[in-house]
Amino acid sequence: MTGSPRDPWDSGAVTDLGSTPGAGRRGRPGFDQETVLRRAIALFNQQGYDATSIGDLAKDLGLTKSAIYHHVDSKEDLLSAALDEALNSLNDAIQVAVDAPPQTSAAERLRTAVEESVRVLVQHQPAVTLLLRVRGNSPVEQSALKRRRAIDERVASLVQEAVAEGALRDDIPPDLISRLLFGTVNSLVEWYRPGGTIDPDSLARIVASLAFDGLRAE
Amino acid sequence: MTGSPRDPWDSGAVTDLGSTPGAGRRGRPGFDQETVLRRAIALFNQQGYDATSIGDLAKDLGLTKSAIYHHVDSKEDLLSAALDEALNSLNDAIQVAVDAPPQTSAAERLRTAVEESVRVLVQHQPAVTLLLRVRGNSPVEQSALKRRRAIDERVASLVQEAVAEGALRDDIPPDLISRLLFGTVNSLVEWYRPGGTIDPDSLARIVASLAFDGLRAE
DNA sequence: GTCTATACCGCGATAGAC
DNA sequence: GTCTATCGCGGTATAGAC
Repeated sequence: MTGSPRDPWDSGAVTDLGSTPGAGRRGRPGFDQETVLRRAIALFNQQGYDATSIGDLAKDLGLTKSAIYHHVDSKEDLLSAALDEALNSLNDAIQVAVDAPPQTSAAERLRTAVEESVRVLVQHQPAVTLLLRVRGNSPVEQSALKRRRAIDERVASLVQEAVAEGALRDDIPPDLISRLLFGTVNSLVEWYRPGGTIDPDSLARIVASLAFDGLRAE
Repeated sequence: MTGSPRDPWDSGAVTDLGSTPGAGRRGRPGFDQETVLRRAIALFNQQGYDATSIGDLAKDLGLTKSAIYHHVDSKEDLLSAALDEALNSLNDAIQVAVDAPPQTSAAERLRTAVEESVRVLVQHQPAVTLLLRVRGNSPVEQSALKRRRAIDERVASLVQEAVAEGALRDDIPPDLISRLLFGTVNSLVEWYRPGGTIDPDSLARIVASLAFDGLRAE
């Protein structure tokens, strides 16, 4: 688990965000920004952002501290990039539900929001994990929290509409439903790891089914 | 929100753990260990453990850094005490369910475990919040993680028994049920604050009902 | 019980050689 | 693109006066 240097050719990125020249290059690769970001996010999640030093990141990449600054302006920039990735993805997930055809019921939209959110949490697990742990200790973190609250409000609206529609039980305050429902979804980041036995789509359906139908045997 | 010094007479403790002489004392009170611990936990949760310095804690209490060390041996001791509080309480909660009368069904035991856990999360919210954020960065944290995993396993057993009994749906792996169920429960620490509109017992019943019955209108 | 002063260390970040 | 060396700061913790 401790700091064996990484192969520079292995970007470690789940998705290619386009900043990597990619295979077939010649000469010494060094590390591109995307690789550094991927490893930084992983370390931030393992140890916590504040407990992770630039020196830790350097060791992990097999470089010295100062070499990091050739690729990145500051430690906080790495955090900022990660939080943007998470927030943009989550926003997109909710947008899919909001953009459903007009005749779609509020309950169906909510279910879509849940399933799309699960997919995002799985696909961008490291970045979203980081987002969910942000406390607001700096302007970067505060603005991320603000964007996150905006997303929470969009979700709460979906829940309210579904309750008003009569599809969801009305013996629980809608705000509470919303918090518990997405508390369940968000808890995925605590244990889900890519390459497990359960694929993302199945997981999305299971989470939605458990939330809507409960865990009692039918 | 920023650092107005605390009244030493106000212990800030949710429960009196017995180390405070209490009201009616004469002379300069200073700060007892319990008060320092309560404020430390609050700050650790607001900013994160690593981002909180002894200086921050001193400012919050209206003291200097070095005065803290009259009450506490080290920053890590404060963390250790908080994690013990959380782990002992959670263990007790599960024990209540395990100690149910012999004729109690596994499903009933599980429901009790959920409700008792909610009560503990509410009553010891600050300490439990801290526990749920521990990453294992030091021996203290690692041993807390170990104890936490042991609790998770006891819970997973309860779920397995309930599935084996036929009371819970069997189309979802028991481990997954366990993780999602207590992911929901644990997510409470993210938003529950004492003195809100909803009392702990109602919340416990709501969480259990939502988990077992789902959020669909009946 | 709290203070001032300080030891000692590791942090983020920069300068400049290669 | 990476290195060595270093700056300045703030961290935990301690010593000793009051």
